[in-house]
Amino acid sequence: MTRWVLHVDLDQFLAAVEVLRRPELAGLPVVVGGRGDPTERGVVSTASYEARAFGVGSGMPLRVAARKCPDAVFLPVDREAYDVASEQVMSALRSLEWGGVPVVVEVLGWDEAFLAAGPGHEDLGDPRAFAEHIHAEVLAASRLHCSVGIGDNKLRAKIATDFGKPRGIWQLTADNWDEVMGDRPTSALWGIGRKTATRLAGLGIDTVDQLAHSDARVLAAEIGPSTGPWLHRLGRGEDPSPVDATPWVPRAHGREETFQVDLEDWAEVADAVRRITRRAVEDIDREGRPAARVGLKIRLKPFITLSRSLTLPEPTNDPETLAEAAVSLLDRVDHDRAVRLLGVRLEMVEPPGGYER
DNA sequence: TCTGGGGTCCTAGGACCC
DNA sequence: TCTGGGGTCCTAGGACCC
Repeated sequence: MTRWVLHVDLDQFLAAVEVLRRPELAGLPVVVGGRGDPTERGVVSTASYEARAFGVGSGMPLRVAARKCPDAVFLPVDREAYDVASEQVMSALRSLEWGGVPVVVEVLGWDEAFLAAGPGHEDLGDPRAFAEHIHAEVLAASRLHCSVGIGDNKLRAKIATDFGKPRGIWQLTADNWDEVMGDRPTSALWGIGRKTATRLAGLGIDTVDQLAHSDARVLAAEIGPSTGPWLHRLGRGEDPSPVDATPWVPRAHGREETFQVDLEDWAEVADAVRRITRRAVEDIDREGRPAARVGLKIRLKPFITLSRSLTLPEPTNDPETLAEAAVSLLDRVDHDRAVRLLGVRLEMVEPPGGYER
C-alpha cells in the first residue's frame, strides 16, 4: 500500500495573478519584480512563460531582463494581491475531501502546498484522478492553473511537479526514481544548490545515482554529521517527514533594503537602520512576541555582505531599545566602504508552547 | 548576468562553567 | 600547573528555498 503525497504548485503565480486583473496582458511577456522599474536595482520574482521564452527567469536582475526582452511588461511586486489569491487557493485545498476524508494540507509559501489523506486513511485510491480534481477545484476557486506532483513522500512529490509544468500531473515514486533521477545532476534534488553540488563533485559525486550509492560515513565526515546523512537520503529519494498541517509559527521577522544609490554618510546609515528596525518591530508586534536577539545585515560596496548580532539583556518590543541595539551593531563594522544594503532581523522568544514541529 | 527580500536550518569556534 | 572532558550559550557565516 502506498501512502500518497501530492504537491500542488501554481503556474507562474505572480504573473498569473497580474494577468487575471489585467486581461489585456494575456499572451504577453510579463515580468514581476522589484518596483516594476527595469532601470532600478532589483530582480525578477516571476516571469510569464512568454517572457521565459526570451531567457528571462527568476532571480535575474531587472536590467538584464529588460535587455533580453525589451518589450516585456514590467510590474511591481504587490504582496497584498498575492496574499489574497494565495488564501483563495489554500482555503480551496483545505476544503477538499479524498474518498470522503478531509485532506491534510501543508502550505509552503504563497503558491505551493503538500496534500495527503489524514492518518488512518493512507490508501484512498487513484491519486491521478484526485490530482485532476485538485486542478479543477483550484481553477474554479481562483481562475489559476496549477501543476500537481504525485509521490510516495514529500520529496518525490515536490520534484515530480516540475516535470508536469505547466498544467500537468506527474508521478514519481520508488518505482521510477532510479530511472527518472539516476542520471540527473545532484542539483536536481530539492535541497542541493550550486555550492553543495560543487562540494559533492569534489568527492566524485556528480549524479543522483552516485549520491545514492555513496558512503554515508564519508558524507558525514566531509559535510557534517547531520547534513551528510541527509544528503545520502536525498540521493535515494527518501523523506520520512510527514505532511503537517500545523500552522507555521515564525521564529523571526526581518526587513531589508537595497539602496538605489549606495549610502556614503554613516549618520544616514544609522538613521536608515532605525527606520528599518521600526518596520521589523511592526512585524513582530503582529505576532505578539518580543524580540530576544537583534541581527544586522550590511552589504558594502561592491558586494561584501556581513552580519552582526547580539542577545538582548532581556526580551523587548520597545522600538527605541531595538533600534539603538541595531545601531550599536554598526560599531562592529569598518566604516570604510559605502553601504549598498541594510537589514535588521528580530528573533522572537519562543511561544509559550514551544515550536510544534 | 553588477547581483531583491523574506525566511529557515546547520556548522564551527570561543567563552564559560563544572 | 607543561592544563581533561563535556555541556551550553553566543556569535558569524554559509547554504538553501520561495
